[in-house]
Amino acid sequence: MDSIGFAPHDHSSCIQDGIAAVDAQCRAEGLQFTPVRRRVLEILLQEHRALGAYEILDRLREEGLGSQPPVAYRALDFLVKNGFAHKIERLNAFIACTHPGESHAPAFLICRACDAVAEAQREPTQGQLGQAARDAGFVIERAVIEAEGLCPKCQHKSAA
Amino acid sequence: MDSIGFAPHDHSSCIQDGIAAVDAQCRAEGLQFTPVRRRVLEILLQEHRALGAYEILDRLREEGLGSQPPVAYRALDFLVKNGFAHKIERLNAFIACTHPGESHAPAFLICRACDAVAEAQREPTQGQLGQAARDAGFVIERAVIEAEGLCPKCQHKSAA
DNA sequence: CGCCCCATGTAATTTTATAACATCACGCGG
DNA sequence: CCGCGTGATGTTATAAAATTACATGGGGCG
Repeated sequence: MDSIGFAPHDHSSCIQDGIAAVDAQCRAEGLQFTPVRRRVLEILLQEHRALGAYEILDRLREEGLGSQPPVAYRALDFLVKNGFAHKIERLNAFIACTHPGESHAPAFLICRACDAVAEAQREPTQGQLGQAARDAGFVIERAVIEAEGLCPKCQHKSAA
Repeated sequence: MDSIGFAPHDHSSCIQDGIAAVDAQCRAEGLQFTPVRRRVLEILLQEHRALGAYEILDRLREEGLGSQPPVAYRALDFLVKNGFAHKIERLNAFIACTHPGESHAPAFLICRACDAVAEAQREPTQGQLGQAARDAGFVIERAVIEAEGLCPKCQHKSAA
């Protein structure tokens, strides 16, 4: 299970690389990576935390890119459907994918103190969940795995 | 990992046993198992599916037990906080716990066709998720594990 | 050109959840 | 018995999240 984790890193390259990867994949698959969609992904990449649809909408509005909820939701739907972003159900919020283009069975580690989110890759049908599903005769199509707790940085803060 | 699964069973004993178990635990812990809270749990037990807060509120209203959203939300908060019910984040809905009183690290199998939900027990810190968290230095306090797919019954239907 | 498809713009509404404040019942110490 | 605190409930209003429905526009293609 591979995890990007909470380590500090170069944000600007992080954003550029993320956009570039998605741009390439859209070209390859004939998807339209329009200005609104691109801008929403940039906004998500700028933070390493989950943003609500209305936070995103506020920024779009400031930039004149759209002012009504469907504008944000449609862009987010596009990003989520194609695996470029993920919805964090527990927070009703969205985050840029850190593994665009790779196969997707994400799990999330969500810091309750600073809202940072780390994305981990897992094997879809292995482990306890897959076994329980097989036992019950249940066919898993998607799984939401979200752990809430404290990231390393906030553990130190709260210890102080 | 133990799962109740989707097998048919005796509903009425299911409801009675569930209420009795919660009643006993409330007495033991000095919690107030009031009429509204009891009725909400009964409503949840009657279905083996997740109910939205407003669906529950509608039933309470029909019975004259309360008509405003906080009535339902407060009862649900009580049930969830004490482990007698669970919130399914993916559906913004609630379901009665099938293991009241036992230690809690639930995972859910949610049928997208009929909304039935099975609750499975898992070991909290084992498996891939626990490993990923340790690798990242993250401390998990709670985890939401929700798998969506088709239950055995609906697999047969959709095959037809 | 005429058509379709997809993306966008916009208004209105629905669904989900909480804040804020008043009231009531119970238990307990004085 | 009274006064008080605590926890449950009743009620009004509002916030937050998401969707429906319908109008507009641009680009490719026959």
